Amino acid sequence: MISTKGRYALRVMIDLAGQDPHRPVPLKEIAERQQISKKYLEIIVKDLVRGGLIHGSSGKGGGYRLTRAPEEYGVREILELEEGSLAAVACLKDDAAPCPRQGECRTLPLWQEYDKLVKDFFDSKRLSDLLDSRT
Amino acid sequence: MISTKGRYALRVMIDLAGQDPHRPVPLKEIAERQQISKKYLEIIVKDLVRGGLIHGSSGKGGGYRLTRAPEEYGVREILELEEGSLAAVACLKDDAAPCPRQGECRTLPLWQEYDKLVKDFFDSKRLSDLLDSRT
DNA sequence: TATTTACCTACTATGTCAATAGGTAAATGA
DNA sequence: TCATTTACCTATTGACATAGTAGGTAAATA
Repeated sequence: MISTKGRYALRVMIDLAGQDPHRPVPLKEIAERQQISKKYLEIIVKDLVRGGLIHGSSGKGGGYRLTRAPEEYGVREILELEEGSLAAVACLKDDAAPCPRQGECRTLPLWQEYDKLVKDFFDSKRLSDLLDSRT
Repeated sequence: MISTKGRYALRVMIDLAGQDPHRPVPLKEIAERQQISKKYLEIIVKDLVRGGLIHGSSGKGGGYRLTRAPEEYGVREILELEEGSLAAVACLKDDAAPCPRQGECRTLPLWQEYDKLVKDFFDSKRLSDLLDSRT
């Protein structure tokens, strides 16, 4: 399951994409609009900053802004930044120990096919696809 | 992520499908072949029995057997029996409280599309697709 | 009737999730 | 210059899920 971190990260990104790209948006504002605890969002935006997906500026008049145009963000990279990995099963995670049953495993092809399905899906979805289309 | 329960359940079903359908297969045997703790497997086969996917018979000469032909099992129903639900996000679980943000949520369509993708995938995969094709 | 098998309830250690608490550092506007 | 606003940092917590274990009882058979 996609955790709150991943889902909230997506909402933060969508929120930022809906604001004037030249005005830094304070986290307080995002938290209020999205009805999410500001304290908790701090953890999430920290990851987004470290991943280079957004930029933060301190002090009065500071806040966050996107570093690219919304079309340039894939949903997958946003989710993976928070979830660590979208791998369906433990043995397909990047840091997984090599499985001793690999050669004989009858389920591995299933998980590999599923893994590709999921990753391709979230790669194909762009941040811009999630923006409000009304007016 | 798919947990060990779901993955082990699938391996139990595959194991049973590879055995003589008229001979009840003792759990001890499955545990040894699959290299999984018999004690832990007890929990899993209990669910499979309750779900009607396999049948158990007690006593000497007892064991487990499939209740249908391998083509008649969808991978989804096996996994859902152990995982509870394959829902991608909390708000799409069957027992989820109605989300107050539903009408305005910009991510809901994404999760719905993803949910359908996953469920359709595991519906389309049959137990028979996972059996060893060699010889 | 001893043995083998399924089936049952309870317990536990570990880790992850979803936050909260309580700060420091940086930038700005008055 | 200095109070205010903002980002940024480390640590802690309660609740829950995961991945098992422990120690039995009931049923069937050879």
